[in-house]
Amino acid sequence: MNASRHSKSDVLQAAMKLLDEVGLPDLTMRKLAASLDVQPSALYWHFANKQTLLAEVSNTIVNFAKPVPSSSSWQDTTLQTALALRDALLAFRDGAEVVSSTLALGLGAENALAAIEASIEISDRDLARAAAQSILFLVLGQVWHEQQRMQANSLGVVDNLITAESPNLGIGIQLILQGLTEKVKA
Amino acid sequence: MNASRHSKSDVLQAAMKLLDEVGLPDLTMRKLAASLDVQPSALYWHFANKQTLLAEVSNTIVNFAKPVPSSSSWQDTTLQTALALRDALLAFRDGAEVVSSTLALGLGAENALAAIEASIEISDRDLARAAAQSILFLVLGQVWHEQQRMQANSLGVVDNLITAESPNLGIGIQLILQGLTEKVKA
DNA sequence: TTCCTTCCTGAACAGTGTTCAGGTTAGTAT
DNA sequence: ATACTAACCTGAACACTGTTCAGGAAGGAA
Repeated sequence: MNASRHSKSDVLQAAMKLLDEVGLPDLTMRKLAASLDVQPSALYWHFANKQTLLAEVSNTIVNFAKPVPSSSSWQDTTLQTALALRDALLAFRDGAEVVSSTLALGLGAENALAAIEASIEISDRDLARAAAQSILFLVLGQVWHEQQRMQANSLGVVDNLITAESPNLGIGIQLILQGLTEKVKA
Repeated sequence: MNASRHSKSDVLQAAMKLLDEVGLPDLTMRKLAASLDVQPSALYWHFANKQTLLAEVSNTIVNFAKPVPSSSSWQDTTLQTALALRDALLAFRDGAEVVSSTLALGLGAENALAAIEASIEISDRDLARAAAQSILFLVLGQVWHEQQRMQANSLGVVDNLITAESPNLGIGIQLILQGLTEKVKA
C-alpha cells in the first residue's frame, strides 16, 4: 500500500483498511499517512479535511449494501432493505458510528434513507419518509450498540456470559412495518 | 462561578453551563477549567477522565425528564414517556449527541431505557425490551439530527427555507406502538 | 499545634487536525 | 528534446487536545 504516488481512491482504500485494523478512534490522519508512506500533509491534497474523508468512507459503507430484489410484499422488501443495510454496517469495524456521525453532520449517507423510503409502497409519501427515517435510526442505533459491545468484549471485559440478545435486530423494524400497514388500512 | 474551591457538583454544573454556551465540540477540559478559574489538572481530582464527566452530564440530561403520570392506556403513557425524554434532550444543547455517545460507551443513560420499558404493559418482557430499545434509538436519532440542524442553521447556512418537517417526531413511536398492540392481540 | 483530608498548581508529555511555502514527479504539447 | 503544467508530496510549524504527577496550600478536627 505504499510505493511513490497515490490517487484519491488509494487514500480512501487505505482509510478503509486502517479502519478495519485499528477502529475509528485510532483512525488518525498521521497513521493513515504512515500507512501510505507519506507525510500527513499530503492527505490534504486529496481531501479538504478529515470529515470529508470520513464522509466518503461512510458512503462506501452504505453503498456496500446492494439493492434487494422486490419480494412478494413491499413490507418484506423494506425489511430486506433494512437488513441489507444492517449487514453492510456490520461488515466494517465501527461502521454504524461512522455512518451515524456523517449522517448527523449532514454529509452523505442519504442513499440509505432513499433506498428504504423507495421500498415503502404507500401513497402518503410524508408518512413513508417518516417511517423510513425511523427505520434508519433504529438500524443505526442497534448496530452501533452492538459494535461497541464487540470492541468492549474483545478488550478483556468478561461480563458477557449472556451475549445473545441479538434477535432484537429485526423486531423493531417489523413493529414499524406492522404499524404502518395498519395505519394505511384505515 | 469561580471563587476559590469547588466541589464535584460545582464542576458538573459548570460543565452543563459551558455545554449550553459553546456546544459539545468546544466543551474542552481547558475551557471548563478556565470557567472555574482553575488549572485543567484540577478537574482530574473530581473526575477520572472526560468521559466520566460526560457520563454524569448525560445522566443529568436524562434525569431531567420527570416520570409521566399514567394515562388512560399504557400506549399513551409510553408515548408521553418518550416525548418527555425528547423534551429533555432538546432542553440541552447537543443533548442527544451527549446521551447517544454515553449510551454507546456503556456508561449511564440506562434510566431512559428503563422508564420506557416499564411503561409497556405487555406480558412478553423480551418484546417489551426490544420495543423500548427501538423507541429509545428512534428518539435519540431524531433529536440528534434536529439539534445538528439547529447548529448548522445558526451558523450562516441558509438553505433551510423549508425547515418544518418536525411532525416526524412522534410518528415513528406511534407506529411502533400500533405494531406492538397488533402483535400482542394475536 | 499537629494532622489529615480535600483541593489545587505548574509544568510537562504525547498526541491531534491543519496550514503553507516550496520542491519533485509525471505527462503533454511544441 | 524542451518547455510547460498539472498532480502530488515534503518539512516544519501552529494551535490545540486529554492526561499525569510531584508537590504545595487551605480547612477542619484532635
